[in-house]
Amino acid sequence: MGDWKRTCYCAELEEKDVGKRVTLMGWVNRERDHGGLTFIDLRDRSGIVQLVFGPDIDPHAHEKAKKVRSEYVIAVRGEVKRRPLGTENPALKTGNIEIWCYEIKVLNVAQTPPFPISDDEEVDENVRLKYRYLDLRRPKMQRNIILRHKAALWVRNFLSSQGFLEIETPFLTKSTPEGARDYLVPSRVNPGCFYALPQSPQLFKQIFMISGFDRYFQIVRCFRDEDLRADRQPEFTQIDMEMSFPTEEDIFDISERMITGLFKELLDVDIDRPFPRVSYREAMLKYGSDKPDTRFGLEISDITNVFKDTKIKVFRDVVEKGGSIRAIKVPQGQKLSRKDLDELVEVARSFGAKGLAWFAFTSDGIKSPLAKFLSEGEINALRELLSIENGDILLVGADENEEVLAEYMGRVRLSLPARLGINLQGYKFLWIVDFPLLQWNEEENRYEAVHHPFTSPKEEDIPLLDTDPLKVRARAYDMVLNGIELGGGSIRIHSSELQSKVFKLLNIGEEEAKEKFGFLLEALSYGAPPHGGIAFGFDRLVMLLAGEDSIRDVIAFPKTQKAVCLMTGAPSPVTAKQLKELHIEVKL
RNA sequence: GGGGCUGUGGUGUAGCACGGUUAACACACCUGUCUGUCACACAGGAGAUCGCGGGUUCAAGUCCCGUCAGCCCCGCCA
Repeated sequence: MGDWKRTCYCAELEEKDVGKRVTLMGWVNRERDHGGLTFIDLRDRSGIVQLVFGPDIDPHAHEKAKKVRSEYVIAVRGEVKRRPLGTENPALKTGNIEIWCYEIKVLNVAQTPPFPISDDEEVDENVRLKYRYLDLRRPKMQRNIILRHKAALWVRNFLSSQGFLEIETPFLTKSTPEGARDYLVPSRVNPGCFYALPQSPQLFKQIFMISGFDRYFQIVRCFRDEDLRADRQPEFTQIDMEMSFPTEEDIFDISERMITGLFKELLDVDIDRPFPRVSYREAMLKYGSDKPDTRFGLEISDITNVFKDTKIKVFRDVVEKGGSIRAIKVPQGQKLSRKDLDELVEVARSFGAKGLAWFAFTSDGIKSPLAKFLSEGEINALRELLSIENGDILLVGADENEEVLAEYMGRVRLSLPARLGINLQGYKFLWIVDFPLLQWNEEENRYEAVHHPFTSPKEEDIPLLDTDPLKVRARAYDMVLNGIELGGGSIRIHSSELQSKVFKLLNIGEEEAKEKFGFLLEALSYGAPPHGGIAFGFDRLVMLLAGEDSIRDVIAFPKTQKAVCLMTGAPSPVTAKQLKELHIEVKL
């Protein structure tokens, strides 16, 4: 660069800078050579500004500019000029000005990139990820990554202003039972022993509370060796928080202020608070999901009572076995074609339904394969219960298994907006509360924690731990946005006796508990304050802020579905020497 | 572990259901002309054996089997 020094970013320049002499550095976004006059769009992270070269400005610089190609890195010296009348470009932030360049230096040449550096064309993700450094030059990715930075910065400032301290926790830590599969790291100095990368800093943050730091947070990487999805990859970032002496309300309050503040700051969107709260039970009934998308209605209703004495055999069987019948009323159901209805049945089937009935209410009566079995009384009862009008279609599921029924009705519900042409927009937040503490794991024949083993039961439900553990409700909560789980947390157990009891219920034996969590149990016995917290999926949060459908678009170097980094080629085999040092033998 | 979609010059696609000369189009790229363009324009040019392997056939981008990769989903994700 010699003694050249950049004076500003390209898109910072505006009309008031006209007359200034500037030195700019950046990438050639595009070159337009008109023979007697050459234009270059110079790009840096701020945006684009037009450079002008010509024989009347500087013939030598003009000759050099003609030889420049896309993505060359150049430096120019020139004067900011008002564009001649009629040649302004309103599509550019800097469209009223241009730089008349009298000097140009090529700082580096570039191969022709494998895909255009622009947002115009959808490039195969394969190629994008292999050349991620070029992909990240695209304006959209620059915006997303900068947005991510701003979000992290805002969160840090906010939480710090609320008295939270950011404290780091180890990445090389202890493998714990329960939860996701761990990523393991072999220990060279302790042959045969392994660290685990943290699935979350859960235990450390609880220990910070015991240590008296009162309020902790961390924007921290977490690792879970499970299969990937559009909103899930094996290493991801959490906004992890914990506080001492909180009630649920304190956690809701701080979380809502953080999230709404973030949306205001970054998107200038106002979100009402407090967020609605829905119990897990109600969510499963009305939406068939513990992370409901409430941007549209089409709620699920229980209509079991209508069919107490029905002639429809499949319904009667279900009712007799103590099961339920539930329905989604689709107003203006004629938008659903026969093909749609067939596909909805398939959706239900793929999630465990034996079938899905439908009743079309029309002015000529009921249209349905089951129409002739429906009694007048049942029809009237349905009309009244669900305020049905002619034109509505009722989608009806019946199952003796409540969970299966909820699940497939929820899946059917989620597939409806696309079929009905309902446009999903806006930001619908809610809290899901009153989760059960435990669920039964059929395969392992034991209870397991719905949230995690450190979650406190509701005080009034503690006696149920001995009599009916599945009825125990947890002091746990999830924040949901548009059908995506944004974050979750709980008030923790702070008594070592209660913690031991829960471990026992989870079939974690005394020995194992001591070996795996002994330090926690011991710590809890040294004056642990009541404490609780929450953690937010930062990648998902930024994804939603950016309006993207995949967290890969807000992570600089994401992994593919096979957990591979296409740019570096990780993971890859290592040398025999490395393995030997780690006392590891590989068998394939 | 399972289901689905995709794979054709550098990029994005067409062609494939119905097998048949030199695989088409746009953009990008290269050369040239051009003093107000900004998706510059115009003229010319180079570039793909169709993800990979096998099979059927006189003949395969097209049909069949397998395989690899990417994506979406189920399982899994305290």
